[in-house]
Amino acid sequence: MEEHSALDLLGALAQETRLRMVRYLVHCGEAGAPAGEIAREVEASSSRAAFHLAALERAGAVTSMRRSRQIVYRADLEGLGALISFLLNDCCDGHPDILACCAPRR
Amino acid sequence: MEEHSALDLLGALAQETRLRMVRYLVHCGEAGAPAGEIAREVEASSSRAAFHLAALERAGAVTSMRRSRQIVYRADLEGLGALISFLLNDCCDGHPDILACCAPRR
DNA sequence: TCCATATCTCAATATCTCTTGAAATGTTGA
DNA sequence: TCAACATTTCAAGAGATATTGAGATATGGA
Repeated sequence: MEEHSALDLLGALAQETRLRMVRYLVHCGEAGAPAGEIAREVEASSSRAAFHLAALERAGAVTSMRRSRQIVYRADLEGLGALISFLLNDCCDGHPDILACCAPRR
Repeated sequence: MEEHSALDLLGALAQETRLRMVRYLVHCGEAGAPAGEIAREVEASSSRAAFHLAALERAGAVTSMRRSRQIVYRADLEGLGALISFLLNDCCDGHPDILACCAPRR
């Protein structure tokens, strides 16, 4: 992952509403969730939700796909994984102290 | 790590000059580097460097310590590790596809 | 004490980002 | 074809963030 992509993705996640959206979508898994449900989950108006979902999609944190009347969003695990790998390996140089934190929790 | 700390750290890293500073400091290791050297490395004026270094320190990405006339900065591996762990475990729920990316490169 | 060095702080400005509400778009079922 | 629904787009305003250059602060050596 290139630096500018990592910067876009970091910027996308560095916002409360958007971070919550991503967490929710990761939790929803393969099924994803339609925009309206996401908006309700994070307590945002439809236009605010659309604004933030568009930012997440542009940055590569989520993907979208129309399903009849709704637009279903899913977490982009490839993109998110690439960012974490960038932070871990490129940015932090695979430092052992930091790698240690990646062990499955507890 | 709490959500608001993660947001602060993500925001701190989501900026080209600051991301480069962190990468350089990780590379410098225990020895760290004085502000002037960091400024030269990222091609920033002293006031611009001070502004960004202060932001990184506030967010917990670097630490600082005066050494005679200079102020030496170091990457805060604990803070950076906590962020990566947050992304991996809290935010992405330790998803196997994402955990896979944490194996030492290649 | 005085000077040079290293860094930080401040104010002004420019730019980006977020929120809001209204209006537009696209989809489905009657 | 029309009405209801789901979502996006747009413009305006408020607020946050980044850059610049000048000046302030702190340290060490002559």
